[in-house]
This record gives sequence, C-alpha cells and structure tokens, in this order.
Amino acid sequence: MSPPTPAPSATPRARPTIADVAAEAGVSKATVSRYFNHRERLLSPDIAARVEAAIAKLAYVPSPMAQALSHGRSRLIGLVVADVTNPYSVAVLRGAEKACQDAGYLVMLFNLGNDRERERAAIDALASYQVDGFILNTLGQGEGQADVNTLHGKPAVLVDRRHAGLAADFVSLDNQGAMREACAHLQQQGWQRLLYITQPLLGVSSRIERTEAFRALVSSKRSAVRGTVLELAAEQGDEVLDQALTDLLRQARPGERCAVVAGNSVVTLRVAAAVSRMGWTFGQQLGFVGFDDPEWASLIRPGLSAVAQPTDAIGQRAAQCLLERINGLEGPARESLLPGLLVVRGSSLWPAGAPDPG
Amino acid sequence: MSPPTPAPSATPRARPTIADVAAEAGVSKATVSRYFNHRERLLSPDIAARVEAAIAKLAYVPSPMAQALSHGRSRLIGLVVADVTNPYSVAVLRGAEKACQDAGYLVMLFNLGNDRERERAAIDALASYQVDGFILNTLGQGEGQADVNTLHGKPAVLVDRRHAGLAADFVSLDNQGAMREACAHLQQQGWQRLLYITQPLLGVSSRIERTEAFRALVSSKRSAVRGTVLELAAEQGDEVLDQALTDLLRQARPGERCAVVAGNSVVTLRVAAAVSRMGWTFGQQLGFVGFDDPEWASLIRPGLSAVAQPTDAIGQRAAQCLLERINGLEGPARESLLPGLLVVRGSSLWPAGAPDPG
DNA sequence: TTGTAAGCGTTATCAT
DNA sequence: ATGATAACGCTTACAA
Repeated sequence: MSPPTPAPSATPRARPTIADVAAEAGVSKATVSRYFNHRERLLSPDIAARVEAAIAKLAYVPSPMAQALSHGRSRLIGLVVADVTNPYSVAVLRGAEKACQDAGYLVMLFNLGNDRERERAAIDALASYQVDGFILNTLGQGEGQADVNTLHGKPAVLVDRRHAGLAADFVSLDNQGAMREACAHLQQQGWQRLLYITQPLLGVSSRIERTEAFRALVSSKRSAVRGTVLELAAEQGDEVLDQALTDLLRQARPGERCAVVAGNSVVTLRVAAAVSRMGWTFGQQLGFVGFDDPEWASLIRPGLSAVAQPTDAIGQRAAQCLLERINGLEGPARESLLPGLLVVRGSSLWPAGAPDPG
Repeated sequence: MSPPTPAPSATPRARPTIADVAAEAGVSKATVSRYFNHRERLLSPDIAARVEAAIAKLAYVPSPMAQALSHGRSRLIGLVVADVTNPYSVAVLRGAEKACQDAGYLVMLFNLGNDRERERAAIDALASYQVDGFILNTLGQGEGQADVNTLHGKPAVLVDRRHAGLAADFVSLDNQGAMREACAHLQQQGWQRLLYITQPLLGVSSRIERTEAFRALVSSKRSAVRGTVLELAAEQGDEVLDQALTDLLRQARPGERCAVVAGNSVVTLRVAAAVSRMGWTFGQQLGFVGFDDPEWASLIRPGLSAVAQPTDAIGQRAAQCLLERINGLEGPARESLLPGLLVVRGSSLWPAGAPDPG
C-alpha cells in the first residue's frame, strides 16, 4: 500500500536503530523506547499503532548491548561449567538453557575444563558482559574461588556443588535420599557387604555428601550391611581398583555377598571395565548400583542398576531460582534437593537360583 | 607505600570506568583508550607508565559491551549447536571454546534442541549481541534455514554439516576416507557382506556423504564385498532393526560373513542393544565397526571397533578458521577434512579358530 | 502523553 | 604525543 521508502543512507543493509524507527513513525526516540518498556502505562493508542507499524516495516529489533549499557540489564545469563565433557553437567545445562531461552534470556557459556584456578577469571569475564546472573557448577575451591565480591552484586545459583563462601540458592540431587534408596535396595536384594567408590572428594560437596550418607547408613545400628569407602583417582592405575574389588570379595564372610556403589558414571565406567577384566558378571560375583544413569547402562550385562538424576529438572529449577532473584526476590538462600530415580536392572538383583535373601 | 585513596563517589563498589582511570592518572579518556589500543604507536613512556599504574590501582577492566557498541566488535563468538545432548557436538564445542578463549573471545551458546525451525531465531539472537562470528553445527534445513543474509555480514564456519545456501568455511571429519578405512579393514578381516545403518539422511550432509561413500565402495568393480544401507529412525521400533539384522545373516551366501557399519554412536547404541537381545556376540555372528568412539565402546564385549573423530581438532580448527576470517582474511570458502582414527577392537577381528580370511 | 537532552563506557576524528 | 568531542543505540529524568 505505502510507496517504497528508499533508505536515505547509502548502506541500507545495516540494522535499523531506534532513530530509524522514530523517523519512520514521525515520533521521538523516547516514544519508541517507551513502546517497548512502558507501553500500557504511557502511550496513546494511535501513536503506539504508528510506532508498531514502523517497527514492523523496518523489522526493527532492539540491540541488547545498547540496552545493557544504558539500562544495566543484559538479558544474559552466565553459565560456568566445571567440565563440558561431563554428561551430567551437559544435561543440566540443557535444562537451564531451555528455561532461560523461554524467559527471553541468552546463555553465555564458560567451560573451566576442570581447571579450578580459572573460576574467578570465568566469572569476571562473564560479569564484564553485564550478565544478569550466574549459574555455577564449579569446583568452588582453589586460588580463584568465587566469593560474594566476585559476583559483582549479581545473583547466582549453585548447581550440584556448594561453595564455602557463597550463600546462594542451591539446586542438586537429594544425595542423602538417593544413597539411602540405593543401599536399601541392595540390602533388600541380599547384598550385605558394600563398597562405595567415589572420585577423590577434594572438597566437592556432592561427593562429600554422598560419602557421608553412605558412611552413616552402613554404620547405623539398624543397618544389616557392612560398608567401606574407596577414593579412586583418575591417575591411579587399574591395579588399584582391581585389587580393591578382589579384596572386597576375599574379605567377605562366608555367605556374605558383595556389591559396589559407584559415586558417578565416571566411576561406573571404570568398575565395569574392571569387572570385565576379571571375567566377572554383575549380579553374580558382584552386585552393583551406580549414581547417574548413562545411556549405556542397559548394555552392560545384565544391565546396570542406577540412580538417575533428574538433570533436566535440576537445570530448569536452577534457571527458575535465578530468574526469580533477578526479578528482585529477596530472602535467605534456598535449597532445592530433587529426588533421584532408582532404575533397577540385573546388576543389583538377587540371582535366580541363589538362596533367597529373606 | 601510597596512602589509601578513598573513592570520591559514594558507591566505591561499581566497576571503575575509563574516566576513573583517566582522572586517577591525570590524563584524558582518549589517552587511556590509546593505552589499550595503540600503545606502541603513539604514547610516551612516562604517560603510559602513569596510565598503567592507575589501571592496576583501580583494577580497571574495559567493558566489552561498551567496546562493542562503539567499535563494533564484541569479542563474542556465537556457537549454535543442533543438540547439546550429542556427545559429538559437545566434544567439538569443547575444542572450539578452548581456542576461542585462548584468543580472548567468549562463546555464546545456543542450543537448538534439534528443532530446525529455531535456527534462524538463534542466529538473530546471537547477531543482536554483535557476535563477531558464528560457528554453526546445525541442520541447515527447514523454515528458519540460515542464509548469507541471516548472518548480518558476520563470518561463519560450518562444522560437520554443510548448508545448501551458505558458502562458508567448512570443517569436518573426512567422511569418505573414514568410510574407506572402515570398510577396507572389515574386508581385510574377512567380513564380506556389509550393512550400513544410518539415521535418516534428512538432508544432513555428513550422513549423506557417509552413505554415498559406502555405496560407492561396495558397488565398485574392485570391491569384493557386498553392501546394503538401512535408514533407521528413532521412531522406528526395535523390531525393524532386529528384522534387518536377522535378514542380513539369513541372506548371506554360504560362508559369507556379515558385518554392520554404524553411522554414529546413536546407531551404535541401538545395534549393541539389538545384538544383546538376540544373544549374539560381536565378532562372531556379526562383525562391527562404528563411526564415533564413545567411552563405553570397549565395554561391549569383545570391544567395539570404531572410527574415532578428531573432535577436539575439529573444534579448534573451526575456531581458527573463524578467527582468521574475523581478522579480515578474504578468499573463497575453505574446507578442512580431518582424518579419523580407526580403533580396532574385538568386534571387527576375524575370530580365532575360524578359517583364515586370506 | 510526548519531546528534549543527558548519560551508559568505549573508540575515533579532529584539533592542538 | 595528547586532549576535546562526537558518535555507537538505548533508557530515563526532566520539560512541555
């Protein structure tokens, strides 16, 4: 309907600015800005309509960077991950990213590559982009440890790992409940001698909590099972693990059956390799339940039982918490402990033909 | 040494700006800016020293957003991933992210969640943040397909998947070479009847290239092996796969041994599950080589042979290409095809005790 | 209700 | 070699 309006500038390719829209609509820049920010409160319908038409015609989109510079909000969320290679982190990331996108935020990712010294640098870099908040799944240890000051006054939510000096919202698997479920299931199936294998604690809260929960369970008066803990470092050779498993069986009392609880899928992988090396079969010589439920858990005969983490929900909850804080919610740090799901497969079942556990 | 200098402003917590540094050093803002941008060319040593001291004292860090607004560069790289859940994508992401960080760039991540319609929205969102370039690992299909216009004049590099309408640098596994190596190995080990299983092609270039390479190999005059292709969709039930495998063996000529080549680790997972269902053993009833080398490949007895992708190198090369373009490199689109690494495990070895393949 | 003008923190073009 | 000053695209007092 309207005649084509050749842009006055020589380069019509550049993104239109708020000034272009203002000119097109015959109003001031402020009015266009108000169209986006305070439309209902203070803008007459006819002017609003003209602005809207101009915006549509020029396909104008506000520049978040300019908005950030002026207004101080960037619609950006900084996500710091200890290790993108870790499937758990990625799964959480996915949930968080989705929730953020739905709320109109973009996620800036920073991967620590497991280098704890880079944590502070990561946060500073993100902060320099005026991110509105942080989602942190990091070590929380070492030189560059994050503290309240580092966050430049922006809210943060911690995922999976608490930080000593940081009173922020915290979202994680209910480690204690998950451990209780795993051990109760093993015990009920007749596995009485348990070995919990974890990566080195190194101050990582989730590892510590799982280990403590395990210790509490096996040392409780009412508990019928015995238990030991093994910290297994990546640098340690397979002999260490093989030896530990051999010892486990050797030290069992007559008739006492042994099972391993793995602290996460990294450990699960090593245990599965070890069992393969020994020529054992899960559910026979050795029972097994692992934290995390990797896609290949059902491929290891006769299927690895696992406590699946609600990773997507954790990510979404983290994003939700953060967005609430960004929107001004005050109050003390909150804690969301989400329940795990015990997936029972062959590795933890009492073998058919064996004497009944009851 | 120097006496404490109480900040004149009431809020000493705010990040220092270039103006603060200028005041502290007793110079103009322009001089401070020059200290960062054209230090060597035009700045006297003594002034430079004063500026440097002020910067150190105030712990000043330039604001990338303001720089982006003014100068047009954001030191940001937009990374669009079809699916963060895909370990391949993540591995590449990791390599790219590392290279970008080393070059002083930050990575903004956008996950499509395999929704091809969101590709355009992702690029627009990233572009609105003035990203200096794009790394794209996407579908390149559907409504929101990226084209040159979408990129807002910013350079892009394509990873793993070509786009029809996009003449950008391209980095990927050498699919043809990898397929040749996989098939040659199988043939040499005596597997003569091959079934290539791929996810539905759907216009994805890597899938198409692998499939075409396979077809060319098995139909070549000099080839001693026969071959078939199966497109297996996620929606299709396991019966389809089980039937295909059963047919494969049934249709083999007497003495002809059958093997599967899997197009990626998703397919590998399904094939491994199927073989487990049938009670077969890899390397016996069925030979196997898969594209991608997931961490659990060695756990499936007797070990799954695989063509490992140089994911880290692919990511780094992608970042390198992009940074070169950002720094002004002109010229036609380049192609980097990186070689895969054949990892031989039991699944593709001629079983001991079987008649010699030679 | 709408317009004017002063920032936000940089960089770049002028002068000097 | 250094200092004003005008952008960059937007928001928001303050005026009208």
